[in-house]
Amino acid sequence: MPQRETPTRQRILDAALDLFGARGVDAVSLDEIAREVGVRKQTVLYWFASKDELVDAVLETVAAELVVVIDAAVRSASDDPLERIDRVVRAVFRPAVRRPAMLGLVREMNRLPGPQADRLRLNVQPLVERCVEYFQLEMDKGRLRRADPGLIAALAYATVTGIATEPEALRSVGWQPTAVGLRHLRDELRSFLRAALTP
Amino acid sequence: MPQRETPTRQRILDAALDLFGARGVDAVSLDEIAREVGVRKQTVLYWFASKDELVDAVLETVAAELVVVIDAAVRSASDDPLERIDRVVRAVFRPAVRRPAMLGLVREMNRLPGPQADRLRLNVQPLVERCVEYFQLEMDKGRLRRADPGLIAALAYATVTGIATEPEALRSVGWQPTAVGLRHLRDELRSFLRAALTP
DNA sequence: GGGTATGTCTACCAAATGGTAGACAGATCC
DNA sequence: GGATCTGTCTACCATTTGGTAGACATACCC
Repeated sequence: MPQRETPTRQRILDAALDLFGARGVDAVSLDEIAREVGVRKQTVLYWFASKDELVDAVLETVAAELVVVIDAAVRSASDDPLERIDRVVRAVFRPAVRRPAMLGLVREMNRLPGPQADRLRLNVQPLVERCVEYFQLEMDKGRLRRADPGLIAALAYATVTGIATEPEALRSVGWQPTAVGLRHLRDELRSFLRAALTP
Repeated sequence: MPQRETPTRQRILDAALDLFGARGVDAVSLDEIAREVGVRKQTVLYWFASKDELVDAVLETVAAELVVVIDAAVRSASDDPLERIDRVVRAVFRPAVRRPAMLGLVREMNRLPGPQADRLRLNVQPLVERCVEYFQLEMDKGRLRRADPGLIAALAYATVTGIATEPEALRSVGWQPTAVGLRHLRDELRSFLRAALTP
């Protein structure tokens, strides 16, 4: 068969990412992914030995992108700790805004059993640890309100992923998952964090 | 057959709640639920006409319990607005602390398509609206820091659903999704809110 | 041009799953 | 005591799904 513009493997990965994110790994069959790509199921199984392997590959992609984007923000130099926190928050939102399915996949990663859940954890862990160390450092310097830095990180993480993964649920409060709505919420989170962490 | 101590229907509902919460609605079969209860699949289908109906019944239970508990806290009389917020936060966490599967079910409610997702939204919406009105009132009185009350509610909501959605991910910071872990996180959230909302 | 590798397809399959039909035992009503 | 109702069971079915075997065509290597 003639090679189409995008290699088949990549197109399968793309379609799987969107479908898995939208409706969950369990609810999407290989047949459906194949149909989306315009190919037969067996072709999917040619590129990925099993569904598990395809799922793994998709989650790997997601974890990698998240880590790259957030890592860049964490490393960004700024003297003001609140400014740095703000940048990380922005970074966390970015992949989700660009590709809505990302949200669903993060949720899936936490729902799936065993090694697939570990994937995100193992990738994100070093980042979170670095954040915690940084919080501790700034608290010691008296530039952030003293608190349990691990719990602060957990809270911030939960808040951001909550916004990211449940944008529909937030409609309850009249919030709209648009770019403008996202900016408002992000800014509110910023001043919230500012009020909460200012010594 | 002799009636056992707990009516079969209730025992099915119980087992389904725990299993659905732990591993997701799609990944749990009727056979597995039946096995857990010590009964045949057909008995499950006798009490619930279809799997969908069982899922609905479970989600209904969850939504109802959440609403009852939170509603009681929202209505609770206390003059200090921060104290009232405290109580609501405790109330939101209570079902999850008592029954860890609740977290997973909140996640499922946001993941499932159509009417099943709406169930949570429709039940929770009036509560959130009441909270928003209350925030506005207290801000007008100058007893809470002035902010967009809708966004504050959205933030708090996102935080809680984030915890619900990502309890495993929070292990990254050494946090455990146990009753003790939930209590710690809840207390941190309370002092967080206190710092952020004190005028 | 012949042989090999690559990529996609058709044709199946075994297992699991949601669901149906109907038998059967015990309790209840008359 | 017989009829009926209730709750559970055995037996079965249709469909879906992940996965295998192997044909076939095109591209590439020599």
